[in-house]
Amino acid sequence: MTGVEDRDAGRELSTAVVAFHEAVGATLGVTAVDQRALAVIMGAGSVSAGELAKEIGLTPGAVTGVVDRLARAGLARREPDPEDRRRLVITAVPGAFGDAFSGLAEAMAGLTERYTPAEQAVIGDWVTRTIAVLREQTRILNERR
Amino acid sequence: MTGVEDRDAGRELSTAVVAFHEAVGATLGVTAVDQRALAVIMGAGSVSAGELAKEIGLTPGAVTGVVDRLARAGLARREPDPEDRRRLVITAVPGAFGDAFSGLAEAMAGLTERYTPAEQAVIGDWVTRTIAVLREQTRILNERR
DNA sequence: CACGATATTTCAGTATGCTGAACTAAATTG
DNA sequence: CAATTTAGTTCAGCATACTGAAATATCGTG
Repeated sequence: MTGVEDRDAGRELSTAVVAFHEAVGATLGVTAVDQRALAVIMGAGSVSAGELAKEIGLTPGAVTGVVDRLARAGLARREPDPEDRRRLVITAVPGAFGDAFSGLAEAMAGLTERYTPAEQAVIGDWVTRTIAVLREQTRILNERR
Repeated sequence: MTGVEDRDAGRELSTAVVAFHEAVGATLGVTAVDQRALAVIMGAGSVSAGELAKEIGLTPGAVTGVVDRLARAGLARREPDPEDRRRLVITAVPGAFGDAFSGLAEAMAGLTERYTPAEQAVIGDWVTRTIAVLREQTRILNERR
């Protein structure tokens, strides 16, 4: 009776996610762009400022500010690359982002417990495929500009 | 094998949702706050400018700008309240927001088809509960300020 | 080892959106 | 029906973050 698309659940989920991100950003003093940059950094392990600029679509000058804010919030570190001292090695501070989300992580873990392993597999599959759909649709929107 | 919490799927979903919202905002010329305001408007059916100001935590002056941008994007309408001509009745334009998301809606509908009704029920339940968790965690974060 | 290329920072200029206060218009009250 | 209150808009001032260009430091190369 509670289908996935009932009552715009997807839109409500989306709105709730965005509101949560805004609250995290306000708490930590980082922008939405900063958080996306952090996601890129965590995804890649480490990146240089130039790579980050290309990835999030900003100029190198703006990336300085992004990394400043992430570093000030204790979320990322900026170190010179020992191999090429012009470059930076930007890394995420392990656990720091998780700390900001710890309340959420606990609550979500409690939620997961409610489901059988088979059900968890279904949910996990849906999440994975939804991520793929969102990325594709985001790509399409960004191309139309 | 693909559990809900594997590989920070939740965080990736979250990031993907935010990135999509940013792309929608950039396409339509509305800010993240505007989109949250629109969600409030759609949730309530219609609101006055003052109610909207209280709901999203902005001054009345800022709400004028929010409604301007939503109206310019064709997402909301601003009409005088016939009962009290000082007030505005702000409503969402039916379907307009859906149009912006039509690609996503189609893709998500296709995704839903992959699952049995029982599986869809599990996913729907998880989404509903996740929304509740996110709202609660957002509330907690916003209170700490 | 000098010269051009590359990585990042700094900085001035610009754009955007918010606040707070003054203003306009409409409702309520005595 | 004048005075007060309420709703929304306008506007000046402020904060933030971005761009583009100049400056600095380091690397690779002939």
